[in-house]
Amino acid sequence: MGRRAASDSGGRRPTTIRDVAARAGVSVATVSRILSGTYPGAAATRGKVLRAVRELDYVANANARGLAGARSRSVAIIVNSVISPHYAHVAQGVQAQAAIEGKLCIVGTTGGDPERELATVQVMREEHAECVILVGNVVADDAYRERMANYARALAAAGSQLVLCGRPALGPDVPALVVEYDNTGGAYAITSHLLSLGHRRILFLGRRDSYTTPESRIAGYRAALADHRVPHDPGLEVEGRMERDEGYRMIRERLAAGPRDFTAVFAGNDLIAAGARQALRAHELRVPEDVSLVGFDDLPPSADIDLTTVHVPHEELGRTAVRMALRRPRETTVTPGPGVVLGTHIVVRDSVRPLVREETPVG
Amino acid sequence: MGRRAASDSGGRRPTTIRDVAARAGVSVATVSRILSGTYPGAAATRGKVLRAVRELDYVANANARGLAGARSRSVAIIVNSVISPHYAHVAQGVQAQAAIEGKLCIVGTTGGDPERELATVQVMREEHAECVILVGNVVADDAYRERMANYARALAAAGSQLVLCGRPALGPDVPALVVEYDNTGGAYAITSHLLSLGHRRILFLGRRDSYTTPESRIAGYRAALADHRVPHDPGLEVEGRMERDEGYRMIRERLAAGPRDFTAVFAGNDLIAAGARQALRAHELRVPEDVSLVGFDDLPPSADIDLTTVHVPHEELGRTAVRMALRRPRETTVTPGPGVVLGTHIVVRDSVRPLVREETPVG
DNA sequence: CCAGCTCATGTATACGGTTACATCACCGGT
DNA sequence: ACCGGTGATGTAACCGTATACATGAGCTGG
Repeated sequence: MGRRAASDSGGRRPTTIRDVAARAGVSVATVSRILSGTYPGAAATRGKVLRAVRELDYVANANARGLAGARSRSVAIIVNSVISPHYAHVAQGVQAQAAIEGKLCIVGTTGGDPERELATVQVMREEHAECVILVGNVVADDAYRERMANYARALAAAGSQLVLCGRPALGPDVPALVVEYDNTGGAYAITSHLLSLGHRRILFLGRRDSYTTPESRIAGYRAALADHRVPHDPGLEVEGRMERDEGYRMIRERLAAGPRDFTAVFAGNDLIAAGARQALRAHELRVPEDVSLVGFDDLPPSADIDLTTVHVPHEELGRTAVRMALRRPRETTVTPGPGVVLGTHIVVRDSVRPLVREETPVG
Repeated sequence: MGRRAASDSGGRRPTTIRDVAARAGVSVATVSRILSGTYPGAAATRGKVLRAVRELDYVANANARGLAGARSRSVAIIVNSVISPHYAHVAQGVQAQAAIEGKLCIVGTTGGDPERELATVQVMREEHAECVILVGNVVADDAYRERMANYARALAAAGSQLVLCGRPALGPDVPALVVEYDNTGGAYAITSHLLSLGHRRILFLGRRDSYTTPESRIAGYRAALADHRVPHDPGLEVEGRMERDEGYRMIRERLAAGPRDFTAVFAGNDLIAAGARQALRAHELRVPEDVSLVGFDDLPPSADIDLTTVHVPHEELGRTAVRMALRRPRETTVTPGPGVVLGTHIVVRDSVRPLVREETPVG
C-alpha cells in the first residue's frame, strides 16, 4: 500500500521519527542518533527516547534510512531454485552469516535462465544490496559473461560487490569476488577411489558441455583415469541435466540401448545418483552388489541411501561469500588470486564394492 | 556503502532520474511516469527517455521509490530454516508467486526461536514488505500469541498483511490471513491405512505437546484409532523434535528399553521417518518386512527410500499465501472462515506390509 | 576567573524518487 | 473565430531519515 494506506484503516498516519522526538521532548537528530547507535554517551535522554519508541510502537522506515545515506542493510542471493538442496544449503549459509552481520537477505531465483539472472541482478542493483551473490553453475557464454561483467563494474562503482559462488571468474579485470570449492579435486578423488577398487569402466552421468560445474567434475574424472593409465572412453560420458529425473533417464536409456558395459557409475551429483539408483533397481541391478555408485555433493538424504560421495561445504560457501563481500576476511583454505577455494573430501558409505576381477578385463 | 561510496572509485555520483531527464530533454516527472508505466500514450518522448536510460545505465533507487509512496515491491517470508526441505518448498512457492506478481522476496530465518521470529517480523515491518508470511510449526504460547497479534494489527494498520502459513489463527479479531493444509485429515488417512492392513500397535514418533503441527497430526492418529475401535495406548506416542536425528534416537532408545512392542511406525514427518528407518536397520529390522513405516510430507527423497507417506502441497501453500495477501483470490480447495485449507492425500509406496495375524493379537 | 576544549543537542539540508496541481498545445463543434 | 475539453508535460512539494554544521553548557588548567 502506498503512503496514504492508513486511510483505509482509520486515516492514521504512520508514526515517524518526528512523533518520537516530540514525545520524548528532543529533536529528531537526537532520536536518529540514539536509534542508530551513533552516540558516545547519551544520558537520560536515551531513556526518554527509548520509552517514546516503545509507547508509540515506532519502527524506522528502512526506505528513508536507505535513502538518507545509511549503509545498506541487505545482502542479495541469486540462485537457480530454492528447492534444490545444493542451493538451499548455500542460501542457508548466506542467510546465517547475513543475520550475524545484521543484514537481511533478499532472494532471487532464475530457474536456470541466464536472462532472468541478468534481470535479477538489475533488480538487486535497484535495491541497493550491499552485495549480490550469484551461486552455482552457469553456461560459459561470452556475450553473457560480458554483460555480467558490466553489471559487476556498475555494482562496484556503486560501492556494492558482486560475488561469484561456485562459478568461475568473469575475467581478470572484473571487480568480482570468487568463492569456489574444489570440483575437480573432488571428482579426481572419488574416481580414484573407484579405480583403486578395480573398476575400469566407469559411467559418468551428467556431462554438459559449456556448463561449468559438470565440466570441472568431468575434468577430475578424466584426470584420474589418465593418472591410473586407464583408457578414456568418451562413450562413457553421458549427457544430461543435473537433476534427479535425468539420472533415472540416463540409466534407463543406457540399459535399453544395449548390454551393460560399465561396472561403476559416477553420478554428476547426488540428485542424479538418486535417480540412477532407482533406475538400476528397476532393472534388477543392486547397488552396490551389481553396480557401484558414487555421487557428488553429500546432501543429507544421501546418507539414507548409503551413497559414497564427495562432501561439499555448501553452507560454509555461503558464509564465506558474505564475509568476503563485507570485507571481513577470515580463515579459509586456499587463496589463489582474488578468490577462495574451499576443499572437498570424499565420504565413504556403502554404495561401492571392489570389482571382482575377470568381469571386465581392461588394457 | 553509503551515499558517497562512489568516491572510492572515482568520485562518480550515481546517475539519478534527473540525469536521465536532462539527457532526454524532458522533466523528471515525465521520466518517472514513463518508467513506472503510469502513462496513457507517451509519444516519441518514450523513445527518448528509454534511450537515455540505456545510455546512462540508469537504475531507479528502490529506496527513494519506496519512500515517495509507491507500492512496496517486496514480500517477506519467515521460516525456521532454509535447509529444511519442508520450508524450502514453501519458500519456493512464495518466491515463484512473488516473481509472477513482480515482487521480490525477502527471507528471514528463526532457527525455531519464537523470540527471533518476533524480532524478524519487526524487521520486515521496517522494510515495508507488502506482506509477511510466517510459515510452519509454532509453540502455542499465549504471551507469544498476543505479541504476534499486535504485530498483525500494526502491519494491517500500515496497509500490509500478516499471513500464517501452516499454523493456526491468532484469534478471531486479529487481522491475519491463514493458509493451512489438512494435517489431521492426512494423519487420519495414513493411520487408517495401517489399521486396515491389520496393524494395531502403531508407534507415533514426534509427539510434542503444545507444538501445533505434531499436535494436529497426533489428533488424526488418535481419531483413526478410535474410529477403528483400537484401544489407544499413550505409551506408543514418543516425544521428540521433528528432525531426522530425533527419529533415529527415538527408535534406538525404544528398542534399547525393551522388546519391540509395535508392528508399525508412524513418523511425525519424513525426516523422522528417514532417521527411524536407519535406526531400525541398525537393529536388523527390515522395512517393510519386519516393521511397516510411514511418514508425513512426501519430500522428494522419500521416493528413494520407498516411503509411504502423506503428500503435502508445500509449494502451493506458498503460492496461495502470496496470492491471498496480494488480494488476488483464486481457486482453492476449502475455505472455512478467513482462511484456506489445502487438501492432503496419502502416497502408497513400499514401506508397509499387511500384518501377519497372530503376531500381535489385539482386543 | 576565563580561555578553550569536549560533548550533547538542535537546525536545516540532502537523498532520489512520485504525484498533485498547474500549464499549455491542440482539436473539434458551433 | 472562440470556447471547452483532452491529454502530454512541467513545477514543486513532499516522503522519513541521516548528518554536516552550529550552538551552548560544563569542565579544566593556568
